[in-house]
Amino acid sequence: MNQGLNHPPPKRESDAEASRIAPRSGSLSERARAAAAPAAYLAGLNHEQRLAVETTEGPVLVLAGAGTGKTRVLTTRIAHLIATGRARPSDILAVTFTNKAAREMKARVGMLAGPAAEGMPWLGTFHAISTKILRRHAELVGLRSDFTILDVDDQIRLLKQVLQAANLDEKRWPARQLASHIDGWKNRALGPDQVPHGEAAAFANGRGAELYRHYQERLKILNAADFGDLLTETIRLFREHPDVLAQYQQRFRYMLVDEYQDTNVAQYLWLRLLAQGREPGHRNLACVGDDDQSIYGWRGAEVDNILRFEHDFPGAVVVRLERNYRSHAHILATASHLIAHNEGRLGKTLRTDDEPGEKVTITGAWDSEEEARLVGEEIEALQAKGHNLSEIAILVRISAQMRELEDRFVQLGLPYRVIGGPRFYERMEIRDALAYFRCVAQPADDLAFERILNTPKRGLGDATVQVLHAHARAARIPLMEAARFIVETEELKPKPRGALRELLSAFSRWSSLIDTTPQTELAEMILEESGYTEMWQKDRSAEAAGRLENLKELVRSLEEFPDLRAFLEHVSLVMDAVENDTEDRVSLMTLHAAKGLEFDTVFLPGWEEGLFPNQRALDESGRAGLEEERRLAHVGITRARRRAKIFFASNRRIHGLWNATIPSRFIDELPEDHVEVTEAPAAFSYGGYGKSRFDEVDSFSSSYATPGWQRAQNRGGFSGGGSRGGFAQGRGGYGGASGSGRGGLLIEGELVAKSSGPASEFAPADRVFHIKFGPGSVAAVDGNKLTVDFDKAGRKMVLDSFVQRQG
DNA sequence: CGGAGCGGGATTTTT
DNA sequence: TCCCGCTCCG
Repeated sequence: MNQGLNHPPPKRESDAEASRIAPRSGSLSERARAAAAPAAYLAGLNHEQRLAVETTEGPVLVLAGAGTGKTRVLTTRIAHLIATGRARPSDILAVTFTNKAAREMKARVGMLAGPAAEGMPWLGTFHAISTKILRRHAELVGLRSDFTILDVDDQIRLLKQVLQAANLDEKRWPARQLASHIDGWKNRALGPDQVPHGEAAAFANGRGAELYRHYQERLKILNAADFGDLLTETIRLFREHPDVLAQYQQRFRYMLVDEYQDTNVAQYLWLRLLAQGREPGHRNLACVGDDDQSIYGWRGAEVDNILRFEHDFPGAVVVRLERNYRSHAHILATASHLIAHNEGRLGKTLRTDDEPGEKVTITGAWDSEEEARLVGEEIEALQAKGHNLSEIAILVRISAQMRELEDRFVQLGLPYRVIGGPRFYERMEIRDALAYFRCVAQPADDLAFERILNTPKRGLGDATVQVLHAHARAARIPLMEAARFIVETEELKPKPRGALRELLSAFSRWSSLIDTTPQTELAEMILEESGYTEMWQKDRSAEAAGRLENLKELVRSLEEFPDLRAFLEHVSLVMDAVENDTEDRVSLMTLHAAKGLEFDTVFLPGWEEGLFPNQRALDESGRAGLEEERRLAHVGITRARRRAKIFFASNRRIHGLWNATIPSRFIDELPEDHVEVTEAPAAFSYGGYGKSRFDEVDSFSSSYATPGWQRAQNRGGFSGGGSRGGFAQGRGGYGGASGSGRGGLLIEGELVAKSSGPASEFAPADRVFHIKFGPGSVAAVDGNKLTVDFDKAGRKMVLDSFVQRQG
């Protein structure tokens, strides 16, 4: 044992093949020295982390709970492989999901292993690595090595053309929907011929697979690949060309995968193909992930991949990282207790030696406006105590929740920043500018050409596009080339012909400069001469100034690249821009966007049934959907280091209508010992009859996923047994107004109204009166929630305190 | 060809 | 309620 603790037997040394293909980076003496000195990079790792780092041979699954040092393990593992001479940087395949993660990993490996790790050539996203491989062997999958990568916009436009060619009504069969089907199929590595019959039938009367095929054909003609293709075409390459596959199998002696719980079927196959090159016991594949943080099922991630790891890779060592270094004990206990309600999980118990800290707070607000007000007040209070705003985050379930919070922050003059949302390269003006650059660098890029043909307006509308398309298709040439022919004919009216001729000569001019002019200069010239900059200068809308600013930023960012082509390659894969905002502001983002981040204080508003867990997730995916929502809640709580603050409102505006809401079932799943229900100060400044007080629950009235609720729905009658309770409004609220005397449930600041609590005073068939919906009869009772068939308004779910007994 | 007006839809989002 | 995308008309 030359490597110290838990080092596995050096099987590799006896692996003749591996030795042959793997010259070591250091001499024997260097390796021996590295082995003898207790490596500095291992210092400070706990036992499990060290095991995860040092189990280099064979398949390893590292289950890394939130805040347990996952990235540290991953980067240290790479450093360890290099420092011990097991692998050169170029022998290691390290895959991440996002460019951000790849960047961070590169930086951290560099810090640990020094220049030896410089330029890990195979550290990157699935997509970036796939692109690199595909460009080398493009011709084997029917592409040229300079194929373009389509962004979502391009994809949609292309699909619209496919739908039009198929004579389908775009209203009835939207391109977006087809795109999501195709993405789904590609996520599962299904080609047009492998689409299950039933699924193909779901679109355009069974023409789904056919359209998918046409789309793929169009892509090949355009010499283009969409994001899904980057993976599926690589898989096809590997399957159809075993020699190519073998080459990569030999190259990647060690493989690491980050966020394994987020892999989809295609990514799984991709990995498995590469891992299979070795003897089963020597598949050096280390996957790091957390099944409890799998929140991307809706876009194809298969939690199953991680749940099945030991089955897929027999002999796998599973290491659990359960020691949390992030959160105070109350927070951790709360998150753990909540996530324990999930059944589909491998099971981990996070622990910490940290102090208990503050309990997780739960605060009920009257409505979403008040909720926003309370959040704002608490933030101001923290600020007054000297907390940095940048250590505070507000995590919401859906973006629509942000608006009210933002409104409030603006009123308070509280600096905030929204994380996520449209990214830099997704902005219209950036895409337009990039389309110009693409046309200059790749004159055959039809989609780019079409995008800017009439932007800014130059009188080249639909009619012109049709003519160009017809010629291009007939002659099997790119649009720009077709355009060059057409301007020499009488095909177009004089005006558009002149405009087109002018545009073409501009492109010729720019293209001729591409190798001689500095790229920033060329870019500025293009934007200037095309009239694009002028278009925004003339625009008097509020955003115009920002757009011009973005264009400047774009030109500036060009400086970091050797030329325009290199820049375009970067941009097509890296759709994010590095943020360098250092101002002290609170962060506002969705729970999804928060994964991987941490803050001292985390606000979690909107914990209401229907919103969170989100009704749509429940409707679409049933129990699996509920569990994913619960994981989302778990992710939210575990973002907090010192304070987690949960809020719910009793009334929320949805699509402009006020809806009465009930607290999220997740609130009832929190451990009472670690949470505290706080009173909403000044919660009832509304007095009297708030505008939102008497309102319906109708948008949430579709079936809940809990068995009890479904039973109730089916039977139309129901008593007790439900899993959800609720919180009373602090202060007894409107008890007096309701007249139904539910005082027993309205205990100040207490966890009340569990379904096992006092039975409702109402029973099915009772006649009731609702101030808004009028008279109706009770159909079902669940604790303090009634399902009422209103004579005029139909079936609604309401809280019993909103109705009065009649007759 | 381009602006105004209308209807439908409205989680989560990376590459 | 609000936003986007398409249709209709000038």
